[in-house]
Amino acid sequence: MAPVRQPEETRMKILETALDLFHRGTFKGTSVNQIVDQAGITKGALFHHFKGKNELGYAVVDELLLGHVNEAWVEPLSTSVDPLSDLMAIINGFREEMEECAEVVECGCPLNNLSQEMSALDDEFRLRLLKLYNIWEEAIEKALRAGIDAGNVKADVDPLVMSKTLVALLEGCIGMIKVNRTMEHMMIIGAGIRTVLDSMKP
Amino acid sequence: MAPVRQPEETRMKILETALDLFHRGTFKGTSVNQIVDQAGITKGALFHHFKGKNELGYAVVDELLLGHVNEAWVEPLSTSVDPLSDLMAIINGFREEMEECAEVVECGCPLNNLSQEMSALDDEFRLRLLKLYNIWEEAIEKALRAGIDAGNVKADVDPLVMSKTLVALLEGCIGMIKVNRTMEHMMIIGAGIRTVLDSMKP
DNA sequence: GACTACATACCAACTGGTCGGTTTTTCTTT
DNA sequence: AAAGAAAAACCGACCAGTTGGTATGTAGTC
Repeated sequence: MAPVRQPEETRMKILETALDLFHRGTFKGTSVNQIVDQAGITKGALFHHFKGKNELGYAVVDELLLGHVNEAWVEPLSTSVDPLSDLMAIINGFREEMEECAEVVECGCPLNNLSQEMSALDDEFRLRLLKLYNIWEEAIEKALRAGIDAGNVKADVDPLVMSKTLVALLEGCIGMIKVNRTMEHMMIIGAGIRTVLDSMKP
Repeated sequence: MAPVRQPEETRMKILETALDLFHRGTFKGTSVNQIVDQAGITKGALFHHFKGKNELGYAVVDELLLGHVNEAWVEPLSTSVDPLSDLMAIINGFREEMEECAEVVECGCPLNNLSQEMSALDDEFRLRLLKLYNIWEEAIEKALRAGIDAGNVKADVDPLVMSKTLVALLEGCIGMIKVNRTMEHMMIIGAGIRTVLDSMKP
């Protein structure tokens, strides 16, 4: 028989609920009461697992968002030698996800949302979020280098510059889609990303 | 002798204070008490000039932010026939501004901040902000068309696609600078923007 | 018996917003 | 031009509801 109390599952449920609410709304705009209600637990449980609301936010970044970055970008690119095609494939995957589920369209990228909201207000948040961006950028940078070596990317492309530029472009695009909320706009933005990637082809 | 009461100036002071606080922090994270204190007025005055906090936010968008977009982008580009150079000049102007004043570096773009925070939560905000983005994009689109006609931009560039892509890229870059907060990162991002603009040269 | 994992009642501080009152400005009437 | 009425501009105490967080108690686990 399973034990009545499963602290690890409780903790994970709190984290996931928090991410969901931070994603749909904002960190500051989400109350701990909301998190507690939606997670079906109590305030005692939340403050037992996390020192405070900020610490909960840090854990969401360090654990959940890091996992998403690794899953969506680092792993798929880790063995890439044709990064321009592989990046486009990942982006097309997101587009298909968006076509099915309105949440990503309406709520944008949780990493970007948290960054834009919190980096000016809390340095602990900023540095943790920056770490994730560096991991994301380095995955692209490494793939671009491999692409150059394999002759699939123009030799004069600067992998450091373009990895950071591509991340900025992607976050910007997701943000614009969030404001526009139309399929048409998504297709236009997709064409723009493709144009930028194509400009790096040999 | 000047009259004791100057309702238009009071109203403008409220708007400017609100924008400053929304820019440094967030809309939801800024209380009307803060606005009232910093503006040196009272709650009565604020709620006399604006129906509520949301209406104040709408007015900030419709009046102040629209002015900034026109001043920084629409007017400088209105007569451009060499948009790639003129865009780079505007962006370099921002960079110089950033080197002097840390506020833009740390707080990002007020239009982007408000958009990312509020578009998922309030459709009135979203549509007003979207209007500003359309004005910004159309200014770039028109300049790109003029650039193609003048032979300063490659003929196969799609002005609609690239205007939206450039706006997304710029907002993404400002967002990344906000998270990084280093001069070094700013230079790298600047090089990336230049690369994208250069790829449109004939 | 000790410790972890919760539950619940509670708290001071703050939230956006209201309301009655006062002062200043403007409009109307003579 | 003077007087009076109406409206606009502003003040500040007050409100109900919510905020993040705590203190105390209790039940399950090792």
